[in-house]
Amino acid sequence: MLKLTRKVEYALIALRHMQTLKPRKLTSAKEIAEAYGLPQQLLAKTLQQMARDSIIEAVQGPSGGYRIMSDLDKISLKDFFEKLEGPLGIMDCYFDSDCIQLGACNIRTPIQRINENMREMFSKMSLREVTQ
Amino acid sequence: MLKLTRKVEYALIALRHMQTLKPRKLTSAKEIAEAYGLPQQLLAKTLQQMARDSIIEAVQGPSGGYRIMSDLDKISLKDFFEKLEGPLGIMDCYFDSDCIQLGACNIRTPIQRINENMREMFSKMSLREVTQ
DNA sequence: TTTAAATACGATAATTTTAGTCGTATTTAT
DNA sequence: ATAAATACGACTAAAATTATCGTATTTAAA
Ligand code: FES
Ligand code: FES
Repeated sequence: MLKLTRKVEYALIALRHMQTLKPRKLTSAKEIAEAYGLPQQLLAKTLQQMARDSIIEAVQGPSGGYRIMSDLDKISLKDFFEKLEGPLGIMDCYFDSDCIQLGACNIRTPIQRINENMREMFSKMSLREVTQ
Repeated sequence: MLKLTRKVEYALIALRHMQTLKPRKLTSAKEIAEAYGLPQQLLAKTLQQMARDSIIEAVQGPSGGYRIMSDLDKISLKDFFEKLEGPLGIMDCYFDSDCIQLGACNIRTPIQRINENMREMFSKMSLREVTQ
């Protein structure tokens, strides 16, 4: 309950690792996976996704790899989480989508209040705060 | 990711329902389950757990049921969540328990920082705020 | 120009967690 | 006595998460 996924965890580990390297130095999925004992393929996918989201940059070919691309100060944890895992909320109560009830859910409003608080909290934290 | 469990959801629905009743009026698991279309047995377990935790009171025998027992203003959402689901945190980083790494996890400190923020946030919200 | 090391990514398998059910015991008002 | 409720451990089912596989593409370097 209220747990992060591995994907996000691996992403954070990778970013934090990249920040220890000198700027524009590349590192590969293999390097990171071996250094921290992570499943390489899964980590690779996560890196690829971050590359699609322009958080990091990918360079192909041998001696290729990844490097940090954007300013981590400018990315909130909320945006980061949402890029990797979709909309952030304790529960999916947009429309009546996920809710068990058909129409009148008695906890909808309070749930949304909690959601707002969460989003606000993670909006206030930057990715750099976490990775530095 | 960062989702509530059904157990907690059912608990909130039940509490909110009880608050609409007049004080000390009993309501049964069956009543609530039918009113909101929830699985009765699972709801019952949740109610039983809340009873063990003294959030609500159980009365046995026919015409028995449950009623709110404690002052919901005095229970934080953090305590509520933790009673139902155990320690609250985006990730289990007490000791090295859950972490993939043996010793040196590079995101441990930042994760704990996030955990603290979450706990603080849910400490500031009372159960009544949600159920009223 | 061949090779090898890397990214890219869809499909699928394995695992874990969550959700729900079953069976049975106990309590107690009627 | 009966029936309606709570109580609870064991089990099953379903869903979500995590991990792997297979294959294609890119490109530096031999
Ligand atoms: S509408 Fe979100 S829990 Fe019911
Ligand atoms: S110690 Fe918590 S993620 Fe590593």
